[in-house]
Amino acid sequence: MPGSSSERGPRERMVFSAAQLIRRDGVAATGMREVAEHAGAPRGSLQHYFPGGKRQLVGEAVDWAGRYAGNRVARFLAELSRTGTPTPSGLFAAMVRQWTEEYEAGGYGTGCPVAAATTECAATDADTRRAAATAFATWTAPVAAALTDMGVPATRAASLATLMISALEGAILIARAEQDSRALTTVVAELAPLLDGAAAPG
Amino acid sequence: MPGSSSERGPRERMVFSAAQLIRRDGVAATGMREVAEHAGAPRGSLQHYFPGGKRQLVGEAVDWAGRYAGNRVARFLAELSRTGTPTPSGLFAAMVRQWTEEYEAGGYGTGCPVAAATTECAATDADTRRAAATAFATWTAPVAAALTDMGVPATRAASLATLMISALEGAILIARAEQDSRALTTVVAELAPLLDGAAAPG
DNA sequence: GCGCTACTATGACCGCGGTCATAGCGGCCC
DNA sequence: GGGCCGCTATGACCGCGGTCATAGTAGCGC
Repeated sequence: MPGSSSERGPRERMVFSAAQLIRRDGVAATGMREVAEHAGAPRGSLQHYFPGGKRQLVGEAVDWAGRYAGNRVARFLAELSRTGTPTPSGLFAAMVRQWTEEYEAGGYGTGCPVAAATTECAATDADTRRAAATAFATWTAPVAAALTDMGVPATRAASLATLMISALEGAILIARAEQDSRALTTVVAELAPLLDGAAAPG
Repeated sequence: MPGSSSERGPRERMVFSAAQLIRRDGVAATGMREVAEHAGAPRGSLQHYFPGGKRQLVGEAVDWAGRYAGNRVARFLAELSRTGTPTPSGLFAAMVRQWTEEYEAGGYGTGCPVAAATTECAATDADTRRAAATAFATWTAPVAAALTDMGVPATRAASLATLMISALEGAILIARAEQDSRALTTVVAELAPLLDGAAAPG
């Protein structure tokens, strides 16, 4: 977890806390007061920093999550480059491993905040829905870019990036329900040859 | 949509309505009174049929969704068998098509109720979480069985079934966020060769 | 020191929603 | 026809939670 608490201003901490709580309990079950308390921020700051109310806070939490996921991809790539030549399956394995490690260490209490925002708000709140869409986009883009760098044709790179994130999101769901990381390890194992096959020219 | 309203008893209708509303708005945002009204059932019947309260109703809605998804698989297989020899990619395409058709016809307002229950309840409600896990199981099992029937080795069949459902769930998420069925058609296109490759012996 | 701006502090309001309590009603059996 | 049971009807309770109003404080420039 990044900047996991004190440093940074209270505003940013509240956005971060909102994302954390949404990850665990969903949007509706996450209260504003709860966010402030979790962030160690004064309750009065809520209406000051987020005059748009809960919608705004949730929106920024979703944005934050999207940027965070995108940045992680860059870190994974850097890490993979240090130890050898990055492969599509290696990248995907790194993305998934983040979840398996978290789950096996700390339990299956948390999911993806973007997924939560989508399932709960897509039908009723257009702004939040849009925020989720752009979050997925800012997550998918670096993945697709990385794939092209590895030799995947540009047209397929975007498709494979979507497939990777779809499979990851779905496996997260199943893993949480089953409280078992089986689904996560399964998708990475089954998808590996397909991903690496696309990288080899021809 | 099955038995889409009047026939069947009020109890079953309420379970069905609960699943519908959860699909659209999530668990927390779905009210008991709303369920009764949507089902055209008297409010007083709620505490009579579901003395366990909302937890019980949600649990049964999740169970129902799992059974429904499992039964759909059987129907898809029957349909595919009528027009030719079923293939793994054909089955997956049929599963996904159900969603693309619904989305393109009626908008992107609804998702998977099991997904909603998982994201919102997994951390706090063990019973609902278990219900979601068994729902995924009763959905995955017929898919895996179908794959083995098509010549996929038993060990891989279960894995591929999990991959299919993961990819589908994730693509549903992205499609709802983007209000575009692109993600759904993408995963079916990209996964097709992998799935059919597993069916060919060797 | 005055005043302005950024931030904090609280309490109140008000609707929503799950749950409980209590009572009415319609059959069906004996 | 009396009683029991499956079902319905309603109203009340009560906590939660988002939002608003209103006021207080701290720093800083002039």
